[in-house]
Amino acid sequence: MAVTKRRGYVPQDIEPKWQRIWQERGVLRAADASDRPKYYNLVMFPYPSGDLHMGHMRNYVIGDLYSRFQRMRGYEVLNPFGWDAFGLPAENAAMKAGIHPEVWTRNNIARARAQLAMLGILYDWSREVTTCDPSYYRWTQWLFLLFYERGLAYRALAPVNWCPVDETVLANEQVISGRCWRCGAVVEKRDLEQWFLRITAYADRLLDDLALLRDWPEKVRVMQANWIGRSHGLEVDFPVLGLEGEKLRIYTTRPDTLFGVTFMVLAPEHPLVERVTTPEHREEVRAYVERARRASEIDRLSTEREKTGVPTGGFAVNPLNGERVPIWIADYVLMGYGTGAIMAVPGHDQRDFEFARRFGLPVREVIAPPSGPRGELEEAYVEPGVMVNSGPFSGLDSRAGFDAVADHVERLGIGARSTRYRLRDWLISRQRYWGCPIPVVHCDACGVVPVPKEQLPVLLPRTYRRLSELPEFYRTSCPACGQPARRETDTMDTFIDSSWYFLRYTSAQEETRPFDPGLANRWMPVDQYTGGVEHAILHLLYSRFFQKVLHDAGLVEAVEPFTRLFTQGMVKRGGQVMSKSHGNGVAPDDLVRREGADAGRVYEMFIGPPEDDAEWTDEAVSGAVRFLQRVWRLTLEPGSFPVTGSGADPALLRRRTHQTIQRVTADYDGFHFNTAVAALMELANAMQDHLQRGGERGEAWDEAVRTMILLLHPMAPHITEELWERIGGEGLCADASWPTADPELAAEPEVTLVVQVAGRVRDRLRVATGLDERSAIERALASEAVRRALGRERPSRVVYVPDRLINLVP
RNA sequence: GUCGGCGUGGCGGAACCGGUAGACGCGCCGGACUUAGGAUCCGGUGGGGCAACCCGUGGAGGUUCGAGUCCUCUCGCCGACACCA
Repeated sequence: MAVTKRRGYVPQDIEPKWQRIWQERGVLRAADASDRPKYYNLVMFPYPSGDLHMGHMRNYVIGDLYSRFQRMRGYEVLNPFGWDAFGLPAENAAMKAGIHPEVWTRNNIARARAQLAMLGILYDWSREVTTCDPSYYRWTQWLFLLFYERGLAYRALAPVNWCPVDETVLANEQVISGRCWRCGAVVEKRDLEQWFLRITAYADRLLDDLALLRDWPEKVRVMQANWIGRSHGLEVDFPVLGLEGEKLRIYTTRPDTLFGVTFMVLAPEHPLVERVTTPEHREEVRAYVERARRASEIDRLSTEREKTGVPTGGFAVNPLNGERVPIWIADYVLMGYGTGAIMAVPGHDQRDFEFARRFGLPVREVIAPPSGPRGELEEAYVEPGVMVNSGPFSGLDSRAGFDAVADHVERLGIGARSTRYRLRDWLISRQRYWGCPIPVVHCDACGVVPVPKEQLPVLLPRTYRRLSELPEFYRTSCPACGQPARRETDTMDTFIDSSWYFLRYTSAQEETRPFDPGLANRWMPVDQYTGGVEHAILHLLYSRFFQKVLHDAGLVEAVEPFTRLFTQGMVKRGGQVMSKSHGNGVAPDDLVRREGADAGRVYEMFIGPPEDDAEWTDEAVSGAVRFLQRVWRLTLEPGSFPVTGSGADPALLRRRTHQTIQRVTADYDGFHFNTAVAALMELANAMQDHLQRGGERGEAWDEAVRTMILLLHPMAPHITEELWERIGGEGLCADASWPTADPELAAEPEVTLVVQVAGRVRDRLRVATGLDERSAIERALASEAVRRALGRERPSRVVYVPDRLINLVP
């Protein structure tokens, strides 16, 4: 006989049902018109590279949890999603498997969407954005033209980073320690004519506005500040001996050390190298320049390596003291920074010091430490001090010396104060197929001509091949004069695509402009942005740049795009980051089939502080499973817990309930999801204890059950929705209001008072909250353990921290 | 090399402003129920000791009535930057 066994909590039975209902009811669809205050909750959109694993999902679970939480608290939440869909992996896959990049990309998107859905992660899909879709990249092109019109996009011949494996150029930000950020190949230098965005024009604002980002992790702000690397200094002209009227301009941040110059160094690429070199040094210099050009970035930038360089035979004159100093060339001086030439002060710059030591050049002390001049230097002294051997400036504090020397130099008309940045302009040309075409035309007669905005988009051809190999793409006519012309065949860096997607979400269906300014202002700035730290510089800096440019163009009000940033840690398994290549990813599909989506979500939140890396342990998931089963049983089968004790107290249960509301609310707010789970587990323990002490299931019990369901819902949406329905809750749990804690009900009438003698714990007493000191001492002295420790003595001193501790010091 | 961050039971991790170290969970040990249990429930679980107590947050000092928390030095791990004048 087939007996239908009661099955209890079976996640696989209920999860698809609620996913369908949420979708049908349009839960989490953001209303552009609403009485509720807006809340823009954003997770970094992914590159659709294939299967998502639970490492990726951490980001989306956090985002979903937070959306649901803010929604229950009464906000109109915008929680959109999309795909950073242009990029190299699609091309690599295409070459390997013979699939068109677009097909590969679209397949991956479909797959990832399904995986998100099976975890109960909700988005307003009506705002979905896909960067490789012409409806999106049309506006990426439009924005490029906006930058062009505003003088922020330009073409220049420059030595650029070339990745020989990916066969494309890279931005500075995409070269990590001399290697390609994507494939790890050693990057080469090539002289190419390329497109740049003038991000340096925004360097000051990008730096100064970091101060507005109080809710960003300190770490990220510091990284951005270092990357921009603003420095204040002085440019000075040094006359070159034997070249009348020729000046060698240098940049220094230490004008106070000008009297310590003992030689000059030019970058090998410096334009004056040829002319300052004397005939007898010509051969040597030429060989050195040649070698420097060929050296890989890695070798050249390595600080480990001993410094190299050669003398040019030429001399410059120190304009302040008339001294002749030799001119050298060395590759530790970079053409791309400052003026590509330095005055070398080996006494007070460690790099110059090392160079001087290597080549037997003189070292002169011009800044004395507080202990007085040291004469012979063992290393460069880089701290401030008193100026010595500095002519009229001797005796001055070196900090004041900065301005004194700078004023003097400016008065003489041989230099000027100057601010420099480490940040370079953003190289955006890519010689790849799968990207957004740069919308310009090259005409022999008219030069560079932008494609008129009404002709956008410049469509990517269907044929998968480099655009420069597709005449049907690049053969065109000039929009200005109509003569035959050639289309630009470079595509844009994909970081451009992701620099404005958060704006597109605010009006994703807009067909006449990139976004509706009114709606952008309704939703922007993003209130909460969540993603990985790996984007601390690249994406987050570029997006800030775009936001500022669009602000200046009058398209959006906010000057910063992301108010609060949270960077979550990576998920590891077996000590390694979860990834396809390591083969250690936990597939959501398997997890959902075995333990259910809710258990997976709860475990992922319980695993540790979200900002830290976490180690995924398969066995530990069972803790989350058991917890959910217990919540199910407490709610629907409370009678199944055996009564094994007595003394249940409804007031205690209420207290725990309200304390849990306080804790979970604060924890969700502060992104402490691991302790929020712990708090809910404690409430479950308290509820179970209540039942097992024979507690009645009255008002206090019902409140505990309802509260548990509501507080748990953002983390475990399916089971809570099902339980909500079964206990007769009104509407959807997802639509319910967040519970409010009553501080009076949450207050503890009694506390444990720790009793110490001489700082060592001797006893613990249960006392009424707010007990006065006199009574506390009395109670403490009455303790047997205290008397043992204290002996017959009276305490000479008492430290009393009400409701916490009393310390009796003999 | 420089700058940040982190070192807490067998494991993941709690601990507000300096005030009960180890919440919560995994694992483990013992027990109950059971035809069975990888279900469920009960109890235990930092180390030493019969106990009173003692020791214990990488290590060594210091400040304090009191230190995981503050200070100095030191070791180890992780991250960022890496000749930017």
